[in-house]
Amino acid sequence: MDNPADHGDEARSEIDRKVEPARADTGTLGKAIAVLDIVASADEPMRFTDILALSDQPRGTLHRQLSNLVEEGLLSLGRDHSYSVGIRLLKFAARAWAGNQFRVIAEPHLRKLHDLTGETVHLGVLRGNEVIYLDKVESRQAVRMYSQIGNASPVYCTGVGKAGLSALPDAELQAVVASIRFRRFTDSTLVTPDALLREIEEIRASGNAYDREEHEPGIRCVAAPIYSADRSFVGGLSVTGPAYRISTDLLESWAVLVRDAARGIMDDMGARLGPRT
Amino acid sequence: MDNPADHGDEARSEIDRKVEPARADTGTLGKAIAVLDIVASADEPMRFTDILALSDQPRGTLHRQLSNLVEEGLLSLGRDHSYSVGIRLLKFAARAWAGNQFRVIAEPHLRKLHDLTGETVHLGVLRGNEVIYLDKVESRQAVRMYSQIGNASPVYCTGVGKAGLSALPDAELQAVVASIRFRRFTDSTLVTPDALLREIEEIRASGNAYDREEHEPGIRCVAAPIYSADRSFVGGLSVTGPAYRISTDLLESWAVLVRDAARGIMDDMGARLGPRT
DNA sequence: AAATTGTGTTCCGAATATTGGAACTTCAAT
DNA sequence: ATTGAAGTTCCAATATTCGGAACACAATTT
Repeated sequence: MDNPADHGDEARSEIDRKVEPARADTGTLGKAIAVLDIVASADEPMRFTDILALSDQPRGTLHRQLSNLVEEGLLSLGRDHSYSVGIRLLKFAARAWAGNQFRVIAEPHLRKLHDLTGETVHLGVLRGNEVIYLDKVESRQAVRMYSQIGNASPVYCTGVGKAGLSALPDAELQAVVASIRFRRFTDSTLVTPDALLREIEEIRASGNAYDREEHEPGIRCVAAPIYSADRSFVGGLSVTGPAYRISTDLLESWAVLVRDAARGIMDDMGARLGPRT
Repeated sequence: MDNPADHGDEARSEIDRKVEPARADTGTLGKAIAVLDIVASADEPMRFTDILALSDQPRGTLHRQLSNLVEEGLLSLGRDHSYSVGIRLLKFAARAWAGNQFRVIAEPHLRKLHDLTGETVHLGVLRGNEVIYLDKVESRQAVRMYSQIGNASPVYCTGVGKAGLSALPDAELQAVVASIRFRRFTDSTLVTPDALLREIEEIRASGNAYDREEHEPGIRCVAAPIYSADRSFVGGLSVTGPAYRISTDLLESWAVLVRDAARGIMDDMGARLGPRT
């Protein structure tokens, strides 16, 4: 989303000396959020020293940042001095979710796609080199509600992620791919930039991305990209299911349905956003 | 959660000149989050001038704060210059939810209570004069997933809210009640501090709070308080249902079930947290 | 029991980011 | 074209953050 080649004014010629690529200057706030992100990215509560090791701030500074975050309810401090993400963020997120126009517009299309396939449908957007899931429609709802929503997964081994990548302008695509730290989740995971870029080409040609058990063994999906006219916004949707139930042929037969849904969402977004031009 | 009479050191005798009660000093971060909160509390996207009117910051300052929030992904800026809450918060919230020990511990008890009553069960915590819902178990899950979770509702007209209030130490209770701006939602809504405090007394005596169509017409609930040993943490759980299906008698017959569930959760929390002393 | 190490917290001058008024730019409407 | 409203940028004054070092406190070792 951070288009590095933006703001092409001529009035600023010498400012861009710092070639340091995607480092936005958000001052004090940015540093605080970076700390928050460290805590949020951990799988379990972290203690002060753990955070100190990951953050490159001096002790005193980090301590004040953490105190402020706790005071604001963005973090919570357990009696054993462990920090975890605060529930105040739930309030913010509930608003973000309910008010998200993209999600609202997409919802009926997700339902329809679910009705047609009977399998789980996901909606997600790109954020850096992660995909964040915005919504999910599945049959056996009973289990866990939040589950996938809000989850951040890697771009390079998820259907939605690869679909999103395929919709990026080349410059951005290169930047994102360069920022990935590949990790092998299964035997099929793509673990090199080249393999990923080659697959992006295929996706651009066919209009569909596949996840062939690349993230979780036994889980397959078909996805298609969704984007705004100027590509300032990029995401995707997918149909996911267990390999034992979904043959490769069946998966491919759904490809056109997923593309149609993506097209429908983009049309609706255009109708909603277009007139405002 | 902000205990005003904390940190009773003797080393600080003259610092507390500012009697300005519950104003924490979280510096730049606090101001930024206040802006975020303004946007999050609105029902629809706000434009710059709208925010300017609610924030007491000068134009230039507010503009930078908004820009930083957007840059960090906490807000998103539409092409029509409207600000809305950013999806990056979803990632944080997903972690906050999944990692919240209280919620994890409470979950089986919520399910059991749902099985016993067949109606919707809510779990929430107090934050200031709002209650934030952490979890929900309901029968017809098919509708909307996020729905209530993360929602912030007033303390004074919800079962969980009043239950929580009843568990607060008197000093805090007074402070919270004083901060409430009462609003009439239905004919039954309590709209004065006195009426509320009187009801808190009853709740303390009986161990149960009721919402008798005080927030939404046609919706009733029974709740019970949950708190940590030192009351540093206060919340509640409730069983909610439509008035046409739930007679007052039926509601009262569930009171003991709700209390039992609350007791069970507190026991489990003690077992989990106690040994760590 | 005394010493030691590991963790977390507080303090304060120096460095830096924020502030806020005013000037500047768009864009829409008259 | 002209006006007005809305949004954006600029820069010196100021308040905040920074970060090293000293301080508490607890757990562990000698």
